[in-house]
Amino acid sequence: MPTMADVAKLANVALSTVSYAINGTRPISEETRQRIFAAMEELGYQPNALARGLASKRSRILALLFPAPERGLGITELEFVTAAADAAKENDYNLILWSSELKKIDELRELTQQGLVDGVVAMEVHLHDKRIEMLREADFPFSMIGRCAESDGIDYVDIDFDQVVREAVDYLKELGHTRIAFVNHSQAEYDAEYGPAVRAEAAFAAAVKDAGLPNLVRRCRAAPPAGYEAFGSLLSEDPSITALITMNERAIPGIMLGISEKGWSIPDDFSLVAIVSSARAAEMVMPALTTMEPPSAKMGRVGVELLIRKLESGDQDTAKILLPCRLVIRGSTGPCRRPPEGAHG
Amino acid sequence: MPTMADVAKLANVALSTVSYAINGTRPISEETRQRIFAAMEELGYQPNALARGLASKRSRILALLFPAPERGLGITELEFVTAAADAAKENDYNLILWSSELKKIDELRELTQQGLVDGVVAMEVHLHDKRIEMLREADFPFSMIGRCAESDGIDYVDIDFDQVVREAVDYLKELGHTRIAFVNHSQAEYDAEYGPAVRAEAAFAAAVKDAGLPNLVRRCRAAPPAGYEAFGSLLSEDPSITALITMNERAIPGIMLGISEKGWSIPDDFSLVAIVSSARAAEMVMPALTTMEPPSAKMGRVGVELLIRKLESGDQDTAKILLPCRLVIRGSTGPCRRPPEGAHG
DNA sequence: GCGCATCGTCGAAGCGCTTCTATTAAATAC
DNA sequence: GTATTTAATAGAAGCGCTTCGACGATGCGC
Repeated sequence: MPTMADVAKLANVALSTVSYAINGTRPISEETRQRIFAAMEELGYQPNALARGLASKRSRILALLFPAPERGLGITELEFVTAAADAAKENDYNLILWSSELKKIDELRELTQQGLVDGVVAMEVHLHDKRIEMLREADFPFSMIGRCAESDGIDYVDIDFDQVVREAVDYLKELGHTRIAFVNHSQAEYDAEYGPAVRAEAAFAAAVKDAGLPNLVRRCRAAPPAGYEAFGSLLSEDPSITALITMNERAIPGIMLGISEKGWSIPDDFSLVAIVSSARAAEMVMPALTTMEPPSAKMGRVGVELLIRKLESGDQDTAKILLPCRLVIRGSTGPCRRPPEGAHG
Repeated sequence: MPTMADVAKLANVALSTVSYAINGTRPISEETRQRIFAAMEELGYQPNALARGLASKRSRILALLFPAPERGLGITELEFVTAAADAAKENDYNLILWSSELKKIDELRELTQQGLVDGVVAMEVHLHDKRIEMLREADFPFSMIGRCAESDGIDYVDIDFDQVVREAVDYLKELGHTRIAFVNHSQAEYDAEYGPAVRAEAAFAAAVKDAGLPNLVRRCRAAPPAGYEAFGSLLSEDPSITALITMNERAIPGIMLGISEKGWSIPDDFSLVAIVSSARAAEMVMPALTTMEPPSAKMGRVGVELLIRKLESGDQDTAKILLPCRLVIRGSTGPCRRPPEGAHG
C-alpha cells in the first residue's frame, strides 16, 4: 500500500505539499497539483483513514445509537438506518452502528472517549434519556432522531405528532366519525417515556378535546392478541366506536380480527388509520391500510446532516425540525355508516 | 483526555509497560499491573482507538456491505444488521455500514484501501457478484451472508434453500396437496442472479420433480398487483392448484386477493406458505401465514463471527454454513379439499 | 558458582498522516 | 530601488499508540 511519502517522492515534492494538495489546506500551484495527482493516480494511492484521523483529530466517523426496543424494530427504523448511512457516505463520513442498551450508559461513555467517532446520532429517544444526559454533560457532539423533554441546545429531527394525530382525527371526523379510539404503544413504553408513545397520546387527547369528541385510549403491547384485547376493551367502554387510530403496527391484526368478529367489515362499518406506519406494513393487510406515512428516510438523512453541520461549522445555533406525516388514503377508511347511539341520523 | 503517557507517569512505569499491561503482550508483574490499572482508573483513561489502529494495523472495525435492492429491505435484513452489530460489539469490534451499490466496485475498492476496516461482511450476494470478485482479487478479508456460484475458499453462512423448499413441499404434500405453485422474486432479481431467487427456484424444481408433481412457477415483482397477476397466470396454467409457496413477501396480499376473488378461503380451499419470511410479516395478515422462518439473527451473527475468526486466527480453512428454516404452522395451511381434476377422491 | 534462559521493564523507532514554522522567490508598495 | 507582502513549498514536530531490541535481575542446571 503506497503512502503519502511515496507520492511525494514520485511527484518530487515534500510530503506536506501532497497533504496540502489533497486537503486544499494551502494554495498549491496548478502545475504542482497536477504532478501530485498524477503520482497518486499512478500509485493507486488512498490516504490512510486512521492516520488522517489521528493527526487531524477528526475521524470522519459517526455513530448511530439504536437500542433494540421491546416492541422490535420495524421498517421505519430500517429506513432511518439506511438513509443515515447514505447521508453519511455522501458527506464522506462513515457510519458505525452502536446497538446501545438504554441502561448501559457507561458503555456509551467509554465508546465516546475512545476517539473513534466524531459525533453520534441518537435514535429511539425517550423523554428523559440517560444517553442524552450523558452526551450533553460530556459535551460530546450529537443529534437526535426524536427528542427528549428538555431539548434546549440540541439539534433534532422528529415527527410532528401533533400534526399527525390532528390530521388523522380531522380526516376521520370529516368522514363522519365521532367516536374515534386510539391504540398506543405498550404501557411499558409509555412508562419509559418513549417519545412517540407519550407525544402521540397527548396529541390525541388534545385533538379530540378540540373536536369535542371523547378521549378513548388504550395502551397495548406489540402483538396481535394484545390488539384484540385492547379493541374489545375499547368497545366495552363505548360500543359506538366507528373508527380507530393506531401507532402500534403489530397490534393491527388483532384489532382487525376483533372488528371482523363483531361482524363488521372495513371500511364499511369501521375505519382504521395507522399512523407513523410504513407502506410496507400497510399493504400487507386487506384492505390495505390508510396511513399517516412517516418521512423515515428523510429523518435518517436529516439526523446525520444536522450532526455534520454542527461538526463542521462552529455554528452554535440549534436546529429543531419537526416533519409531518403524509396522509395516504387506502382501503381501510370510509364514511361513517353507524351513527353513535343517541345521535340523529 | 488522558493519554498512555499520563498513565505511565502516574504509575511510574515506562509507556511501553502500560501498553503491555493493557494488551497482555508481555508478562507484567502483578504489582506493576495493579499500579497501572489503578492509574488508568484514576485518570479515567480510555485507549485511543485511532492511534491503536494505526500502530497495530488492525482497526477492529468491520464493514457490513448492504446494497439496497429493488425489492426493498425487509425485517429479515434488519435482523441481519442488528445481529451483526451485536456480534461485533461482543467481540470488541465496531461495525460500519457501507450501503454499496452493486455496480460501484471502484468505490468499494477505495474503501478497502483506506485501511479503516479490517474486513467486510457482504450481504445480498449474487451468484456472480462483482464485489466478491473484487474482494477476492484484492485478497481483502471477508465473509458472506449468502453465497456466490464459486465459493471456494470463502467463509459464508447461507440459508439451506434445498431444505427449506423441500420441507415446504413435503409439508403441503402430506396435507394432500398435489398441485403446488411457487412464486419467486422478480425476473430482474433472477436475471441478476440474486442467490435466493435462483437457488429457491431450482430447489423447487428439484423438489416437485422428486415428488412427482408439476413445476408451476412464476417470477413476480415485489408488489401486491404483481402477486395478483402471477396468481391469475398460474391458475390459468393449471386451475387445480390448491397450494402456493412464495418467497416474495410483498406479493402476498395480491395473491390473497386473487384467492378470495376466486371465492376460495384460506386455509379451507387454498393453502399458502411463505418461505424465508419473518414472523412480523406473517402475523400481519389474516389468517396468519404458515412460514418457513429464517434464522435471521443467527445469520447476521455468524457472518460476523466467521470474519473475525479468519481475522484473528491465521487459520486458513473455510467454513461453509447452511442454516435451515423452521416450519411455523399458522393459519394459512390446511388439508387439501379440492382434489385435482381427473384424480380419484 | 558460572553460564544460560527467563522475567519484567525501559527507551526508542515507527505507523501515515496534519499542521506549525521556516524559507525562498516573486509580486506589490511608495 | 529597497522594504514588505504574498504565494508556494519544504522541513520537522507531533497525534497516541504498538513493538522491537536491550538490559539488569532472577532462577536453574550441574
